[in-house]
Amino acid sequence: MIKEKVEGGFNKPSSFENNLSLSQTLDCGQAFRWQQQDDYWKGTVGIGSDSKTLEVKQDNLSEIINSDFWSNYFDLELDYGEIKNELSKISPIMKKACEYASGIRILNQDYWETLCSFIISQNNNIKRIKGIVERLSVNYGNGGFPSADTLAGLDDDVLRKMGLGFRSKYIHDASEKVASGEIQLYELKKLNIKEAKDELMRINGVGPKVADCTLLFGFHRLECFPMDVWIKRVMETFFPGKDSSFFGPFAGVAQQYLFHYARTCSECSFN
DNA sequence: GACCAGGTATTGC
DNA sequence: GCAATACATGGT
Repeated sequence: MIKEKVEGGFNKPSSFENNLSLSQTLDCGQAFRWQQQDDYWKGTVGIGSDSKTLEVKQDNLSEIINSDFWSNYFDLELDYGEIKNELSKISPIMKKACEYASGIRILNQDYWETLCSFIISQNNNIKRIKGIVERLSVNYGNGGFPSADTLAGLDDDVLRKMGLGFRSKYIHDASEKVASGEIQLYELKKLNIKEAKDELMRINGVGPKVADCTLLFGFHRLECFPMDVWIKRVMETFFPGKDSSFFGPFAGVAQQYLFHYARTCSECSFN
């Protein structure tokens, strides 16, 4: 039902392509190192020299389909058509958001890069987040996003030069805890949501929202429902009195559709 | 120049 | 527990 990719290829290639819009997926605020150049999307993902770079355009996705790494990154095994069918039953607004954001998929991103990206995201805008992540990567990333070891060795004034501002002490604390092994990100996979969230929130500068974003976009915990300013407005307006459990096991996917809808749809009442 | 941006820590009740 | 406030920086 949910599995779309089957042994030896895809059973429903056309439906899969309907459920992957590069521009929606790569520019909806879940990843920060992708850029559009003409009709291409170009990005580098992962840490240091282990990072990978891809150039791809919407009308030729073969590089993604034929690569195990990129198939996994773009989450091709999940049937988003089926998820949208289920979410659309929840309410007319949810159905509208599913249609409007129909090409968004939740990426499988590196834990550390995702954690840092969303620490940086607090009280910040997406354009500036991208700039900071890019500067950190270009200057200290050895190809990809800088490792925890690397960032833990940088002085506060060096981080501030990258534009981090008051978040520099948060990145420093995260780096120290991860580099020292005090927090083992890989081990969080084994924990339930509450335990994993509490563990992440031991980092100075990581609260409920950043923890949820890290779990959703880095650990692929699709039931996580990050409450940011946009989603608060959506909830107050369209789902008063409800919480994330209202959206079921794919609440995180619903959240991302609603986020994109609220933020960019000119018809809706938020902009 | 005030206000905002995918929040969080701190402070004061 | 909950409301108010500071926090760096750059864009509008």
